[in-house]
Amino acid sequence: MKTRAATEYILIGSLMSGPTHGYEILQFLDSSLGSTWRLSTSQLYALLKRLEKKDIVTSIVETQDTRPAKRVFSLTPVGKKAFLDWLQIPTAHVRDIRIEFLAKLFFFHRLSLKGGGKLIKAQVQILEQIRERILERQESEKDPHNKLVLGFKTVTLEAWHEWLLDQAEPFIRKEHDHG
Amino acid sequence: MKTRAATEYILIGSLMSGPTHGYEILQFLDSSLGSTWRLSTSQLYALLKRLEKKDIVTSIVETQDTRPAKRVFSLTPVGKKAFLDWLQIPTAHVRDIRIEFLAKLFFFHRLSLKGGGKLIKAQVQILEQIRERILERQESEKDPHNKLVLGFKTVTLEAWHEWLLDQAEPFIRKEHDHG
DNA sequence: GGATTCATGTAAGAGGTTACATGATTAT
DNA sequence: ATAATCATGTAACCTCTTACATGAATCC
Repeated sequence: MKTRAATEYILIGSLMSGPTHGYEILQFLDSSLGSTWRLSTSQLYALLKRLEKKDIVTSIVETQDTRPAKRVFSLTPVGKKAFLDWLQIPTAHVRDIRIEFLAKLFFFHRLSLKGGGKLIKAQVQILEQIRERILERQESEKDPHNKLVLGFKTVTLEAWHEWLLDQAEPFIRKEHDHG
Repeated sequence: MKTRAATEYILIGSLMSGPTHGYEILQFLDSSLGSTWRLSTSQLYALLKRLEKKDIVTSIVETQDTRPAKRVFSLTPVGKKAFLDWLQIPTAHVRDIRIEFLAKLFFFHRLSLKGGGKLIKAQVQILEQIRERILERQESEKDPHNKLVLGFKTVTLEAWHEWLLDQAEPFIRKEHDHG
């Protein structure tokens, strides 16, 4: 399975609650994920076109009497499946936590889906594995700059590990209880 | 002053110790910054060409009897100044700490330059300012996902702040004492 | 009357990745 | 023999950014 860029999945996720048009997606993303991630209008329309070519979305044009016509996009079954598959998988690279993983948590919340706890556990495990590998290297590393880099990675991993357990976990669990 | 991409400065920095050719730069970067950052051969040669067009480097071809000919690059005064200016400035965006800021520290160390402590202090101040702004927002934020994101940013800022004081500062100070 | 909202895009370019191409020398 | 090292690049493509273009409707 080819790994599509996070951007595409976030766009697909925006269509999971039902058909919408580009302008609305833009506002939705800006108000909900705007603090971590932004999408320009030009990229949005280009991406939607690409997703349609790949049969992940379909579109129809809706004319309106008082407003400009709009192109309304819907997810195909292929698109829906791709999104739900993506959602379950933790990010392999630590750097992708900031945008991609946060986006996954957002959609679990937004769409009231189950499995968020499982995703968090899997992500915690990955971080722990990476941390172990770094600890091993840290012992033998002599070069001061490399040591500094490993120290940087370690504090980052520890902080994000803690955040997953103390903040992300309760965030997801709360949803599940109330939903 | 237009902000050039970090990649270019790292390349320029590789020429600060004296003229070299592409292949050597590649090995140097791979062995020294390889744990945070990589450069492909194709990008390297493309960048060197671009830097030459902008009068930041100059090159001459050196033929060798037993080895392939090599193109040796040197920094122009313009290039040297651009690099030293870049080196003093902390990164405005938190996300640029991972690669750009770590690279600056690397070059302070590698080139035995003074001013690393000043850079760290400036970077610490920036992180503190950003943290304050986030703390303010955190109080009024009601949306659970936005709260989670702010929490993520806070733990990251705190971890990196601590790392700057506990690890980066001593790393730079040690250099200064021994040099 | 002027700014903002609604709604869509195009064009150009920056920055980077992946794959491919070449050809001699030296180490195993 | 064959793999790795030395040394340079080209071509195609992907992702994203910046700037520009259009035009009606509604809010101030």
